[in-house]
Amino acid sequence: MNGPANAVSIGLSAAIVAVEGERPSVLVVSHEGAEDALPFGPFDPVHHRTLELGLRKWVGEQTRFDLGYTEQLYTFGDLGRHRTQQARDPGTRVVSVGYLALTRMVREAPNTQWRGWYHYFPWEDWRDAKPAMIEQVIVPALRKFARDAPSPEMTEQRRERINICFGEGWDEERVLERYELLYEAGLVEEFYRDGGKRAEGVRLGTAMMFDHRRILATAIARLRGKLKYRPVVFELMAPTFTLLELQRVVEALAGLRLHKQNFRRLVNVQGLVEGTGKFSTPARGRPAELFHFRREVLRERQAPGVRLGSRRSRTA
Amino acid sequence: MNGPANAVSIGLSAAIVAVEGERPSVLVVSHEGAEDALPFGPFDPVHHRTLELGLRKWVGEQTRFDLGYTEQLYTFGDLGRHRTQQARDPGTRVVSVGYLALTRMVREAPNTQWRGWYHYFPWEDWRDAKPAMIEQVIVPALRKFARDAPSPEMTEQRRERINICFGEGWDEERVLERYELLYEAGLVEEFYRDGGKRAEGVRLGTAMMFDHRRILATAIARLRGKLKYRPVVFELMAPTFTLLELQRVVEALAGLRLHKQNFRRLVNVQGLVEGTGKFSTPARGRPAELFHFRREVLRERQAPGVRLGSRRSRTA
DNA sequence: CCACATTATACTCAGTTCGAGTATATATGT
DNA sequence: ACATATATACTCGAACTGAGTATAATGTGG
Repeated sequence: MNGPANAVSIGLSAAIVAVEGERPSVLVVSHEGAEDALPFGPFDPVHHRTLELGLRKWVGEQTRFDLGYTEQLYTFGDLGRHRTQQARDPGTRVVSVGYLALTRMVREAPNTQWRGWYHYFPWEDWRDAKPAMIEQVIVPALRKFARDAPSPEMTEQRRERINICFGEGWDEERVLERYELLYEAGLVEEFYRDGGKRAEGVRLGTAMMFDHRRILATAIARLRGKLKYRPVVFELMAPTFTLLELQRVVEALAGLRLHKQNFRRLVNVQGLVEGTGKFSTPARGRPAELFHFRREVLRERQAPGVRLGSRRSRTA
Repeated sequence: MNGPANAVSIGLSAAIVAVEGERPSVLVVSHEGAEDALPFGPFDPVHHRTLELGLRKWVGEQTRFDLGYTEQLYTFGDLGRHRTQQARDPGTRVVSVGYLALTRMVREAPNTQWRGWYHYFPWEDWRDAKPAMIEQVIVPALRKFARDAPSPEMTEQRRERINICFGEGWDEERVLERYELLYEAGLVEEFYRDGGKRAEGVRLGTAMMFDHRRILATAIARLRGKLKYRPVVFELMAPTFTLLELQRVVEALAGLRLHKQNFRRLVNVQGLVEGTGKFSTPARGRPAELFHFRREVLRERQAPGVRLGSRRSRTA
């Protein structure tokens, strides 16, 4: 049962995220003529004790960059989603393990650059307003996709998915679900590259190599979710920051605007930050106090957001 | 770069969960003399388009069982955690992808059986009371583990982890974190099987083959978390059920008791269930109405539990 | 038929959190 | 001094939560 019969090569990729000002960005490797890629490489089972160590080695080589906070996202094994690599290496099947890493912005290495993630997902940024492309381009194209389904039941199923993804009540966490729907509907370039029947029409956002845009979608979705119940934002902040800076980063990640006064109340009451007594020196307006993250919360607090009822206290 | 240089074999394992009465159970394969195992097998890249299809094939063969709801959990690649298999197959490295599946209980196939999951994690069941073993066995042993650390800083770090895992404020979701701590402290059998220095003392819970107890811990943690923001419990329920039955299943999974009247209010106000007008016929007490899951909520509701503040409505 | 044990379900009530504001304070530029 | 810009404090009603009490519908043993 060993040998090449079940042999698979594991690809490790990292979505390394930082926020510059109000732009959430991801570190990409770009070579002339090729699509953007996340830093990646094959896992070497001989030399690496764990997957994460293998990842760190690749990232280090490609970006001269030392990962801080990292988190495994998902393992993708779909045939076809790696077509470019498959063509090069027809022998082995590639299974792709994606990671999320958070960091503060640093200088880029050769061939790498920080790129705003809404570049790849322009429909995900609702900070100014609902992106016009949703009603003007996406929804009509998806409606057509639903109509063209092979059976009435599938049409209904597709309508359902469209409604969940782009309908009433924007759920900012469904980033992957939306990308996958657009992929299946042939609205992103990767669909054609992976072998989907060529067609005229829109290609939304900027394509990435292999399944890297899917991994990035997973990363954004995970980060938007985690934001709400773990203090991960602070991995992206400078040691001290004003409350507005913190809010802008959260907004950038979530792709939404928040109510300033309530945001301030929330982080205060949750004990996430502590004033330093020092103040910013802004060009205009009243100076804001500089805060820092209270590391102690990592120990103290139960995860907030425990839904599904109260624990019973007495036996009754 | 292809060929056996980076070749890895992928092991697929499923924690298939059902609840019988008040006992949350997992389907295990047991052969004489061997430790319990989850249904598993290698991924065959030639014949399977996706990882999940490969998993379904193995589970079907080993349990004559058709998976319903499934979800990928995590991919483990640590060298050493698969020692038994490594010894058999020294050529290839095994990377292990774990899945969670939810189902209603069905008859077992030969060599498989449903086994209560608290069999493997007795410290995780707080429904009756805090398990006595925590204060009597676990905490003292972990204290010793902290004292025996190679440096004072590590002692402090270990104390911290012990406090988060078993200290004030039980967080029922930290199942994996607790298991990993017990593993590192040499309090579970797998530690020794994987090459940890032999030692006298306790072996908590029942060991499983390979890294299967780790996968099960991941499954329980994930399910306990998901329970709170997605209506997954209903995958485990009969088509109709009383509200108390529903509560008992949630309690069994969470390992906690809940406040009955508030639980009822919660599922009602969330619109998760709908009365059928029919009633149970209990041995004692007033009959309870039978409810069923309102499938519509899958479309309607935003995920509940959106913490981290309100979206801004106007520009201000 | 009654009391009662048992379970289901409805309702209460105070404390907390949330959404959406208004009000006030402290800067800069003119 | 005042217009503008930003920071921070405070308010207030609505909704949600935790922990009950109260009442309804069964079967059972006298």
